[in-house]
Amino acid sequence: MLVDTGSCERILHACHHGRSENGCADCKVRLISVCSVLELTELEELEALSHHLTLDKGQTLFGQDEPAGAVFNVIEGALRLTRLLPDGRRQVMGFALPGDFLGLALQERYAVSAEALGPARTCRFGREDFAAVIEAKPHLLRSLHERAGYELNLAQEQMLLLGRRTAEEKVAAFLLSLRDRYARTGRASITVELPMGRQDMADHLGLTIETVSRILNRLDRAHAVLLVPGGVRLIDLPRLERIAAS
Amino acid sequence: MLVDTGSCERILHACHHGRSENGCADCKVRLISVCSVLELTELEELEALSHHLTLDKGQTLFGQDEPAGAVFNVIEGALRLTRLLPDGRRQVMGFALPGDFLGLALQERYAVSAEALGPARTCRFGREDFAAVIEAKPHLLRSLHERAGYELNLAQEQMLLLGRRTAEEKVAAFLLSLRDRYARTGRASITVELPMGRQDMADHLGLTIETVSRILNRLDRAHAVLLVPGGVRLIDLPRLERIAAS
DNA sequence: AGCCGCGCTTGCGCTGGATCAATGCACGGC
DNA sequence: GCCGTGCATTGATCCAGCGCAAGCGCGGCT
Repeated sequence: MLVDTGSCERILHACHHGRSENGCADCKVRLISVCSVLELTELEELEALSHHLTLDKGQTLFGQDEPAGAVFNVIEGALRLTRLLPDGRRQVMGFALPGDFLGLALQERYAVSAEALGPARTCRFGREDFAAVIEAKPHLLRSLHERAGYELNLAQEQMLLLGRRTAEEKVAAFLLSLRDRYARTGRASITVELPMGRQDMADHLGLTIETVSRILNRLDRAHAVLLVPGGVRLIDLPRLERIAAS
Repeated sequence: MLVDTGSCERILHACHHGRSENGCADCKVRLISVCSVLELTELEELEALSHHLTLDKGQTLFGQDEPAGAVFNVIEGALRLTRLLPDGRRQVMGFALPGDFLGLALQERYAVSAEALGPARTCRFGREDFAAVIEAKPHLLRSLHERAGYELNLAQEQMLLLGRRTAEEKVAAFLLSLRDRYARTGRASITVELPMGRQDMADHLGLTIETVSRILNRLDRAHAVLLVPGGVRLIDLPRLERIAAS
């Protein structure tokens, strides 16, 4: 990435870290990311430690069991978080969307692999750097811990889904939960984008690709949803909610 | 609870909080609980805020969605952590053993119900009190967050199990993971105590009680395990590990 | 001792979702 | 325009685990 050596420190920073915009202060996901708990001065401090990282579809951000060299804020796009069984069976633990924080457990090694579902942008912090910032700012740790609690909650919801729901309930619950997450990040809509493929959904819900496909099409034929390219339109929300039985 | 008003503050504390022993300093689970990160002075501080709580078999410590009025250290016994679907289907999210901390997400409401599997003892801290202590002691929050990361890891392992493992793999993996947890708390042994019933295991593994029973007995007949009253003896560890395919 | 109740086991037929296989469809490269 | 490639759909068959129901064993109670 070419850098023009300007005199303004702000611009220098931006260039040095490969940013094209003005930095954290007008970051798209600032208010929905962990950074929302930081003051402007703290934000600049953190900005000095950060790099932007762009991923193409299918690229992996980090792999399961790799030493956790960095943590990330997702700015744009969506990532798939997976674990593998030695024989190749795969479980998609979840999908990371803009505003999500990756590596919040701050552990030695990554517990999952993270792969971009499409073009994506993240904000990267070196592990050591970030650990130091946390040491100095208890409220940031507090915020991370809150997020961890939220993640734990999602994980438990998912366990209930995987262990005790039928295929149809799983799919309905998944569509609704995805809608809720989009709503949280501002994009509330009856039309839910599905950046992941059928196989990813299947591996997330503990089903096969065929079952996911059949059920989506069955819901479509029953006019509960409308399948559209790259997403689903949730036509009959009450019915979906009844099916999901949440 | 009756209190005899002694003159010694230490004894007063002990009585006031219903303790029979000398307090946190020689607590059985001190070194394996969150308290292990505290200095002796901090320990006394925390002790002043704590109550011991004894539970009988089947008693519930707290219920799902109740306002989270307190957090707990498990001292002795085992608890079952469950979530319910409106129609009564149940998922056992996990089992709490001595040294475990309940309520570590510090959220407004409990995400699960906690019920004693047998006689149990816990150490209770009021939510407000505990929040205040955390505010003053970042390293305690740090420790909680580490635990949350560990829990998240367990939850993901469980998702993989629920979504992608066969019944036999589930049971084998469960027995091994239980053995590992006991080993962590000192009680390493080839004989694994099973304080929970078959239905609890089934609801933890996403199976029916019949399937759990059948598989345990099949493993017994195959001399991979030996069923004993109240537990299992793991005879052929390598085989179990091969089955669990972890 | 005898009865009861509860948790566990076991047999048997059934079914939801897996598996296997074929086909359809959109998009990019040449 | 044509082919290749990667996903998604659809049909046909299979089987792991479920659901039901009967039987068993043990501890507690009278």
